Amino acid sequence: MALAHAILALLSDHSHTGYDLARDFDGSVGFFWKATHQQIYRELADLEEQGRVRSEVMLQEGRPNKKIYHLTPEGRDWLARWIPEPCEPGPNREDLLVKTFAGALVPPAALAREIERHRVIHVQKLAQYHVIQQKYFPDPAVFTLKDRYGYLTLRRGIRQETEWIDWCDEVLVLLTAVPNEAGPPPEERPSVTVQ
Amino acid sequence: MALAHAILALLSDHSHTGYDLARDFDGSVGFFWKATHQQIYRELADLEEQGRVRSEVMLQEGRPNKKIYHLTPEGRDWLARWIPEPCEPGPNREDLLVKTFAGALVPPAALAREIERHRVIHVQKLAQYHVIQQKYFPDPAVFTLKDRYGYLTLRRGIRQETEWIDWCDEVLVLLTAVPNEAGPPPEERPSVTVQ
DNA sequence: AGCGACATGTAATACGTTACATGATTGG
DNA sequence: CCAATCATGTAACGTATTACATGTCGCT
Repeated sequence: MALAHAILALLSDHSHTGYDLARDFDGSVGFFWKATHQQIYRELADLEEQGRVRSEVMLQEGRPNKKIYHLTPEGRDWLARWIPEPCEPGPNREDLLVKTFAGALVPPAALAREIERHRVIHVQKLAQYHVIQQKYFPDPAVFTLKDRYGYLTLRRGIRQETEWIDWCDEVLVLLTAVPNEAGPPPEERPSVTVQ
Repeated sequence: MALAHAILALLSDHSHTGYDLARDFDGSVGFFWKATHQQIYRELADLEEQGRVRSEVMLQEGRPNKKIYHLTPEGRDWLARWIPEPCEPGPNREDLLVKTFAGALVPPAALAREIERHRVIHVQKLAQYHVIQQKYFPDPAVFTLKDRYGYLTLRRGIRQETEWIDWCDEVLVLLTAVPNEAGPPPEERPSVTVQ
């Protein structure tokens, strides 16, 4: 039931509406948690019943009213007590690796195309994360204590995407190692390093 | 519904019992797919109904009979047709990153302890993967075409664990950067490089 | 004597995804 | 005029987790 914790973690920074939370899950912090708006609205209702969040309705004209959720002291305590509790690494589920594992069933070029497609996705994500880093964390030396934590989660996103890109390159090299089975050699790709 | 594909991918290499599959999901290929035995038995029953796998009962004395599942030609085709279809990167869900994000709520040393615990887990996983690499893929130059694919998924596991360890180190350095809040400095840790 | 590995399954519950539903505003 | 963004929700369905259930063998 760690979706609840993820929501409270975002609320611990500042108040959000359900809509905001859904957008953040999809964007900036999406590399460590994902949820649809339906899950979030349901969970927020539960959390309010349990007294861990409270909401205020903000009347708006022209557009639907907002329900702004904020953490209660009980919610904050509950989240803080959870942090030191031992937890396990999350489950890994990657379609692309299933495809790679079964790669012998298709021509290498077919798999290579799908790997290239994913490489592009990861390059784009990485660029996004670099933008966020530049904007919010330009100088690691002058962090406030509070900023450290957001920075560190972002670092994980950057490392993860970098690592994916490197892996894709390794796959593409090996797949094209037998040229007459894998189509033309891949175009030059700039190497990626964590920065 | 990619659990079905993951099962078929394992069966494409060689036949397994449900029990075997559950063990493999938990062990060697666990870094790209996880499933409990209940999920697997249910899915195998469905796949058999759909004609994608077939099973033979192997009578045993003393222990329960085995049901050995193998891929049918239809199952093989279905899996092969799925591989070139575009798919998205899997969802990320990491409790540890939620904890890091909300890290300001607890003393840095409390978070550091949990990070250290995870570091140990990832070091152990990495060691396991290195053993597998040494045992099954000692020399990348002499691969059969079929072996490449298992090797590449293993490489991803190795990279992933290495990256986790590096990230944990980065966190621990930043958390102990303000010594009077973060307890004693961490012991020396050998640096990790992908090998 | 008790635990863990082997081997398969059912049942109940929790969680996640997809589709449906509403309705004003802004920009192309 | 159509699509996207803002903003919230319900209902149905599918997937995943947890607990329960059974029974032998080999080890300590």
